Amino acid sequence: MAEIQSLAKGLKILNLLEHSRQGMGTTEVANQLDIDKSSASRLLHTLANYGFVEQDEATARYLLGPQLVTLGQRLLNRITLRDHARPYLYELVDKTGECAHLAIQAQRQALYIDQVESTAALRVESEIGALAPLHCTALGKTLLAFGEGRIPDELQPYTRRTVVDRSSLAARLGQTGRRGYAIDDEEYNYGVRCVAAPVYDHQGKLVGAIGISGPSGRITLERIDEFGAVVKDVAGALSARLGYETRPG
Amino acid sequence: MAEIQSLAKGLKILNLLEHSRQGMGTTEVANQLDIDKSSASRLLHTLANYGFVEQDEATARYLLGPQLVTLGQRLLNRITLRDHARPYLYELVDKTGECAHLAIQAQRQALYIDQVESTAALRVESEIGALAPLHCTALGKTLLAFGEGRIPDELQPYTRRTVVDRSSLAARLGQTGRRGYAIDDEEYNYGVRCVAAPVYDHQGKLVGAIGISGPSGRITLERIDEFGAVVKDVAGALSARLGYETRPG
DNA sequence: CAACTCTGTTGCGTCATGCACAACAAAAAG
DNA sequence: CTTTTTGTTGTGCATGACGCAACAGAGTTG
Repeated sequence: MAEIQSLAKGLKILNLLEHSRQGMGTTEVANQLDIDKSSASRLLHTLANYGFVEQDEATARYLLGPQLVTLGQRLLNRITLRDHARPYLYELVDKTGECAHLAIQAQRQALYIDQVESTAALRVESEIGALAPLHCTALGKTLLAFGEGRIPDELQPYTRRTVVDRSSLAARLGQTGRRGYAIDDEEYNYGVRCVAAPVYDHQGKLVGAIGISGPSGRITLERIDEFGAVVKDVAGALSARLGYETRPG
Repeated sequence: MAEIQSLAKGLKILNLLEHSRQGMGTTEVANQLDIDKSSASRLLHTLANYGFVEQDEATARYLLGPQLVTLGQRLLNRITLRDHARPYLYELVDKTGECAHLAIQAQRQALYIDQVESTAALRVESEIGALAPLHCTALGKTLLAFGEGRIPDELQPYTRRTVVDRSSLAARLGQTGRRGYAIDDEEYNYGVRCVAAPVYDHQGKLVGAIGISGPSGRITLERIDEFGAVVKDVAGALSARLGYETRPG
């Protein structure tokens, strides 16, 4: 694949400046990319002409420019969670072999807005557009534990394992928050365990949850932390994709 | 100033894609920039290799890429002013009922770096990351009147009220300086009035401006001084928070 | 199902242009 | 002051980006 090298160099400069807090000078950029000072100078000027880099007035060092904020923000405003989550749902299916789901909070319930089915014969399917209770599903608990919503007033039991005591549930949610992912241990459907983790947007706001569902025979209690780690990782990658940064600053 | 043309073309493509919601194809880009299809193809591939553009899987059209979000967000996170200003923006919304904005100067324009929306049905929303002219917005005029920047060479009119005469503008800026806050009386958008005041850091340097925007029906000329006083107070409180000390006398 | 259109990629010869080297200017360090 | 470092500008040369054209796919149409 033919690459326009001058353009590539300019883009490399931008990537270089990403990790430089106090900016870089012409010579420094040239050394890092192993190009001549003169080239670095001209590339930087071009980038500056279009606002992609900016010179600190005091130090004359180059920093990332406002145009990047403009373009990045423009993109963020356009994306829909669903479109971006899809490849990550596939990733979850690939890594776990179980069905993956994406949900957002709506109407004090969890709204399933996408799913990717696994190829296993025995599998757990949900319907896109379905509403599920917040207090006894992994996706719902994720939305509760990491979001702003309060625990619902009525905690309807679905199985014998459904937690219907508000303080018990609160304790579990606290645990969920510390752990970074939520577990549904046959609390909604017998024989089905689920694991889910939160998805954040660029403002650090909880926008949804993704997770997997599978038969208890495959999602065993021994392996559930393993699945949890995978889900948490993938959810983290999706959040990063949406512009969320783990460490602000 | 010598410009690396291949790089410039790549950056122009990014700017082109900013305003294309559903993406653009290779041929379309080539026509817009008046370059050959083959060049456009190679440039787009280079941009894609570095994540600055991305192909929609369904339509195969090019969109802005996630790298722009990463870089833009990185830049925003570095601006600590933003973190400090947020509660004061809320305070402005509480006290005035209008949307509040924070802007800094970048590239001889005002860069909106944060906003807090009011709950009013009729409200003025800006986009974070948007660039606005200095000469006809309240935030921009604040940056001009209290900062070191000169009046831009070209004063483009946006409405019939936009002040395009340099000496008139200079006179208004002087008035703004004495008053302590800037006013945009439908000079950028019809039906919208804005009020803004300067924010200083611990060294007494102008670091940004905060203000409110609302429909002329609510921000009336009779009440505008009242709003101005509020904005000035809140901006002063924020400056104090940043270590700025009002000099006695 | 071919004929046609429109699109995007690739090969290639040519010429523009980006490159390295150098000289220069200007600031910082000694 | 000299010395060192940094950034910009001039220039010949060779690289590499360009435009043309051919090709390959995907849709569309009769």
